[in-house]
Amino acid sequence: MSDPKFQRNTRQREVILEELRQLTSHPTAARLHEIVRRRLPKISLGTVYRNLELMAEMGAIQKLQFSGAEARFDGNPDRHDHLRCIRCNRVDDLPGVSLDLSPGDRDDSHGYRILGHRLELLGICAACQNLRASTDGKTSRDGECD
Amino acid sequence: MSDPKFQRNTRQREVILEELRQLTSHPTAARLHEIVRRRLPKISLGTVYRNLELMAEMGAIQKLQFSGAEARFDGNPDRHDHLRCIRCNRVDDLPGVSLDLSPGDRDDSHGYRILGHRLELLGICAACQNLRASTDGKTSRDGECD
DNA sequence: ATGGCTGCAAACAGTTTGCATGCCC
DNA sequence: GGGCATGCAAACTGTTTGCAGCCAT
Repeated sequence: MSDPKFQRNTRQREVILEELRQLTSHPTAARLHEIVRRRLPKISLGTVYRNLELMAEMGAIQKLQFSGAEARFDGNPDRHDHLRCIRCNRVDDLPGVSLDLSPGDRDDSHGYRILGHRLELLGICAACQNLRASTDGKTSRDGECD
Repeated sequence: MSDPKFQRNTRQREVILEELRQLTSHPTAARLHEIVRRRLPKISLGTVYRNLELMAEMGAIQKLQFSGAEARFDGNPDRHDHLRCIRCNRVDDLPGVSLDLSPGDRDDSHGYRILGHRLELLGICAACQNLRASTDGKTSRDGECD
């Protein structure tokens, strides 16, 4: 459980975590790769994946895998839920713990032992609401808005 | 909006829907393909995907795309949330509407217009609890339990 | 008979992995 | 110096798509 998943500190890992931590945009692995590349031009996508995976396992960051789309990574390791824009796929933190279902409570109905939950609110972000007001286009998928 | 997505009734579509409807197990496309094949040995996976997609768009079924894993399909078109076993990946319906956040309520905090939500409870299903009690193995990933 | 739907296979996207080399300890 | 971590590219998985023929209307 607490076995150190990685025993060597590499520059790559350092930069990945650093960049992710100061982003609020919950980037995909590919996007984060782009960003990190500005500082480490030779870093490979594979390395980004490997490190994100490890850091997520260690609880240093969170891997968010919702509905269908690519995985997104969250530099904030604390449990919290998310808002997702169904138009541009932007993901934001949902402030305030929205749901505290008493764990180990509901299990009787289906015999499950409940350990946690995953909640995402779906909606349209401010930017896309404005955008739509003017253009009314159903375009702008994955413009990322930020 | 209400344009009929498909204007021809094919045996394939009929069987796919029929089989899905009488399953409680929220199968993946591949698994449903296997099942349908018992009645239509020549049906292709592509056709299964195409029809599931269309039926989901029409609201006849639901496409569940949670965390990372393959998409799963639910013959029950009514909105409801789900339980997922983190050990075997089994998915069950969550009885009772568990969450009714007043839509259009929270939007102020981040400017989102909330349109819906997606909630899944994560835990360990009855079968896996028993399994673990005896073997204690961390094995049995995707045994599907049903 | 017509064109939507199918089967097939190839293409795709995201992610993972094997291997030789590099670099942290 | 030893071995974990990297870069690169190829492999893999789930899903989508192009196309020629088929079959419900």
